[in-house]
This record gives sequence, structure tokens and C-alpha cells, in this order.
Amino acid sequence: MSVMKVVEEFRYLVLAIQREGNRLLAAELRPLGITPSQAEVLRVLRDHGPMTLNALGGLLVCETGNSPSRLVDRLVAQGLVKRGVDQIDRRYLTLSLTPQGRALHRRIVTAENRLHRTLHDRLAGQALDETITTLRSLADAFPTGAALARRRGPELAHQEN
Amino acid sequence: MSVMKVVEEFRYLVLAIQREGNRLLAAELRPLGITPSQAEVLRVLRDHGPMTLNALGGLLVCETGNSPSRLVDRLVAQGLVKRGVDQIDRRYLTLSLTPQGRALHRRIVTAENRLHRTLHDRLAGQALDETITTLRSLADAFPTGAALARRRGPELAHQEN
DNA sequence: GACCAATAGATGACACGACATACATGTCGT
DNA sequence: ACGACATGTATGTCGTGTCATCTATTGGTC
Repeated sequence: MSVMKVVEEFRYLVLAIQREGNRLLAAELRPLGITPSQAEVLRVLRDHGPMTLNALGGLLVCETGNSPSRLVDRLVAQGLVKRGVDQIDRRYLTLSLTPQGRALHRRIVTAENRLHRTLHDRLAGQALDETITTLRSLADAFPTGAALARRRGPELAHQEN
Repeated sequence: MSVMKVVEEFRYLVLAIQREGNRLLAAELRPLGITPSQAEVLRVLRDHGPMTLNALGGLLVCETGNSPSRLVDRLVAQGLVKRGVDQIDRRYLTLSLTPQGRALHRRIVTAENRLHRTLHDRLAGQALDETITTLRSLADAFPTGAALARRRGPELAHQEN
């Protein structure tokens, strides 16, 4: 079989798994009133402290280029994120979790873990480590993969609660 | 490291790679005036002949539940797909490529191959076969993965280039 | 201090993608 | 033939995701 065909199947497999994973996660999160993308924002804000909108965008996988203004908008509207203006340079925002945001984050972790357990069961017996190595080496070449690496690496423990 | 953390990284890696791949493909396809999802429709129609909307939906990875009515709408509006009504049972549509659709499909294959070459280069030296095995075993458990399997199976070789 | 480029963020536009619901057509039981 | 039901497709709605463009604020230069 042609090498191109293999790569093409790889592409469609990644698409299929991403879609299904997102669907399952959305179902888990629906009772909490948030979406997978919103959950990622809460997670990044929780793990990497208060930050500007651009910095948040640099750590998100779910949104690449632009500033995730509208994504944050809905979280602010739900009272989960506080959006303040930097008093030194008023172009910058200061995004941080509200107490409700922090509380919801704990329930998000539980919901995500249910999905992860499902995935783990379906991955039983597979070469998961080698797969992750492959995926990492591909992802690291891209900006959002670099975002992931940034989340993996420099911050080892930031705040608990 | 906890098993859950590994699965979680897997999920984010898949998300990152899907996003970047889709962005790159969209850029390749933009000069052709279509999107990656539309390209998948053309591809399925080309490989699996005329079919109804439901059957199409069952072979698409990019859309799960519903019938891809609106996705097909835009292709019909562009003159790439012909949408006829089954004369025996008028609930069914008969979707097929127009000559323009068939012509565009050839240019799509070229564009996709450019992406695949890029991916192939970035995957050099990685355990791609084991990775695909892992991804397949996970995807096959899901409906869209089954769609992929259906596309893999019955058709073995259709077009080259 | 007035202009100008640079940077942060917001917004408009378009196409998904998922869910729920509505509509159209056909089938079947009576 | 009639009416309940099933099936295929269409549509409304909401939240992304991406690109392009716009506004606001700041820093630098004259």
C-alpha cells in the first residue's frame, strides 16, 4: 500500500477519534452547562494562574490564531471567569477564575476522568506509549502542539486548592 | 505518571493534530473554493458511487448524527453535486458528482497529497504502523470509525495520482 | 505634544458540527 | 380508504473555529 494512503488513513483516524472524543466529552459536560472548549479554558486558567487573553490563546489547543474573546465572553457571562483590565497597560486583560469557576473545575475533572476511563478501556492492549511518542513528535512541530508542550513542561505544579 | 494523565495527553494530542491538519488542508483547498468537509463528500461520492443522503452520512467522518443536508446544499449550489429525487420512493435523494465535481476531485487529490507529504515528512522515523493499529482499534469502536472501516473495506483501489 | 507604527483585544462573516424538531413521504394494520 | 407509525430529509438554534478587519491603547520619534 502506498505511503500516502497510510498517511491519509492516519488523518481520517485522527479526525474520527477527535470527533467521537469530543462528542463523548460534550455529553459528560452537558449537565455542567459548559462545552469542551470552555472546559479547556477553565483548566488552563486553573493550572497556569491569571493571564492575559493572548497568553491564554497561546496555551489553548482548541483555538489557534485569534484571541479567544468570545469563548471567554461566555465564561464571564456565566460568572466562571473574571475579566479585569490591567491598570498599567490598559490593553491587557487579566483573566482569572472566580470561586464558582474553581468549584466547577473540580466537577469538570470528574467528568473528564469518566471519559478517560472509557478511552483507557478501549485502548487496552494497544501500544499507547509508542502511539503517544508518534503523536507528540508530530504535534510538537505545530503551534498548538507547542502549546501542549508548554503546558506539559514549564509548569509542574502551580496552585492546588 | 498516572494512566489517566497519559490518556488525557493522548486526547489533547489528537485534538491538536486534527486542528493543525485541518488548518493545513483548508489552506491547500482554499484556492479550489471548497472546505475539507466538502472535499470529503466529493471523495465519498466519487469512490462509492451515487447514494442517498443517509448513506452518505454513514460514510462520512466529518459529520456524525444527522443527514448532511446543508453540507450537500453548498456543493449543489456550486454545481459540484447533483441532487435528484428517487422516483420510486420520493423520500430518497440520489446524490452524484457532476462533471465539474469529478474534475474538481482530481485537483483535490493533488492538494491532499501535498498535505500528506508534509505529514509524512514530519512522521519520519516514527512508529507509524503501530500508531495506526492503536488508532484503528480505538476508532473501530465508534460509529464514525465504523464508517472509515466501511470505506476501507469494500473498495480496494479506485483511483491513483 | 503630535504623528505613527506596534500590540491587545473585539467584531463581522462564513462554514461547520451537534442536537432537537418539523415536514414530507411511504408502509402497514384495520 | 383511513389513520398510526416509521423513515428520509430539512430546518432552527447554539457554540465553535478560522480568517479578515476594526478599534483602543501604548511606545517611540520628530
